[in-house]
Amino acid sequence: MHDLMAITLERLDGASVDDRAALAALIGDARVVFEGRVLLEEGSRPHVSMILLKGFVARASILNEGGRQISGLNVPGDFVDLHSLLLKKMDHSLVALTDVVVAAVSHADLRRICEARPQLMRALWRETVIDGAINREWLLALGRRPAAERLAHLFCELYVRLKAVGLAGDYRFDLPLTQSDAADMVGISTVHVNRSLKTLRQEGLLEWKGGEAMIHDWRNLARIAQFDPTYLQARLTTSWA
Amino acid sequence: MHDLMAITLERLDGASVDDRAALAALIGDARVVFEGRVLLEEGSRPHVSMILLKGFVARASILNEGGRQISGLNVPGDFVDLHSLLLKKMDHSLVALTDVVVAAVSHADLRRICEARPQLMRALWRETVIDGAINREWLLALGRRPAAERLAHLFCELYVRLKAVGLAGDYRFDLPLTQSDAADMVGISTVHVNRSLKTLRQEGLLEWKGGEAMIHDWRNLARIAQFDPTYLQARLTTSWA
DNA sequence: CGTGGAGTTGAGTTTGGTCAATATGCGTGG
DNA sequence: CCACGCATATTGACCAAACTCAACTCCACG
Repeated sequence: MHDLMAITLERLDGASVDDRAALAALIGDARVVFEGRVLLEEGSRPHVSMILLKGFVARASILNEGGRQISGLNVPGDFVDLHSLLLKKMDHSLVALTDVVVAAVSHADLRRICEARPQLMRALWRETVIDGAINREWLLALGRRPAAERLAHLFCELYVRLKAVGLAGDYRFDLPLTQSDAADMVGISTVHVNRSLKTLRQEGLLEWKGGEAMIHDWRNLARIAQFDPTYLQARLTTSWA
Repeated sequence: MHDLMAITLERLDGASVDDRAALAALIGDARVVFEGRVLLEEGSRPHVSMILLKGFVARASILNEGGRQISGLNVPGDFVDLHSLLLKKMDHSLVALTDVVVAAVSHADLRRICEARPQLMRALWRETVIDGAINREWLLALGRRPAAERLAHLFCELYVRLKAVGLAGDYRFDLPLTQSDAADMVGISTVHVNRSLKTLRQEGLLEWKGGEAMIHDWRNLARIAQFDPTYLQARLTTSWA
């Protein structure tokens, strides 16, 4: 878990060792939030941002009719709500999909350090821009891909993202979420998630049970999902200068 | 059109008069791009960002099977691809949906000015974060709203955004796009756009013909779309400090 | 054991997609 | 000014994907 803090800082591309150390000094104590709890309520005006050290956090919006759409998923190593530094009022909620460990950084501190360290500010900016790229990819999936392919794409993305923080490997990773969570991410019904997963399973592409995902046939899974990790690798490879 | 440049600078919240002037000095000559042309190709590595002064630009991704999804729409007054400053490689294309006028700012200049003027950098960061908020709202629509409501939401959003830059008023605005463009924004087929528009028209909510949109019943349109402009007004009202 | 939450499955319905025909509107060349 | 041709809009008939409702299974946990 301490590793994860290091990884989070590590990938702040373009920030100096000094910058990272300064930011690290601002990070508060880790806090546990239990599954199902809301970290930040829609409409609230947070004064801290958080680094996710363990578990999964979703940005969720509730529709009037009771439906829920998850517009983003954070994995350990992510800054979960950097954008709230710039946008005062939350336009969605942050929900713990599993038991979760987060460490807070106050906005006041962030503002100070950003003004003093442009390289660091730019690195944080970049994090939010990458979130945006992931978002666009989800949008693309929701708009133009059938259910099974959306799920396939989600598993591809999660594998790459989790692998990048050492939480996946050998084509497997822990994913202790429900099918209903997945449904709210890919914009289909729970029942249809179930059926689509069955298809993927029968095609020998992947399995997801007992909270663990196993990708049996990466090549074909990525193919049907038209998964191109460019939008994610940005997080690992691109540099400013 | 000169107004629009001013508006673009104006809404850089938190930037000083000095900051704005410095940025203004970096803006290159306006350039016309004709309808259908690609401003930035997916996979390219742009070295400029652009301010949109006239017309509509879409961020579009093409699927293997020939489908297209528009993951964002820019209106006059928008910075169209600020994020490319942080992410070297375009993961989607920028397409002119109408004849368009843009003014470029080089990334090199932007980087320089950002390092020198943290307030300005933060304001630009904020622009990209607002783009992200709009994106989430679209995601929500694609995931959980039926076709007619998606369109209703799109019209509500466009009205508010265009009004903010003086290009709408009295519940009407120019929208010289095709139904096919709309289809690619809301993730349904062209035919279904047509049918859904018919429904909205018959319910007396709006009309869209001859390139002009007229909202006849804002209250009910916003109601069925569950349109809450908070995510947009951020662009006008929130401040940093 | 029994209870509750999640997963699975079937039956029937709804929404939206596809294909194809027709209509409308506008710009160009005669 | 008119006829033609192209692009867009509109409509109908049919099809497919996904949804809803409801039953039933499978576990984990007390």
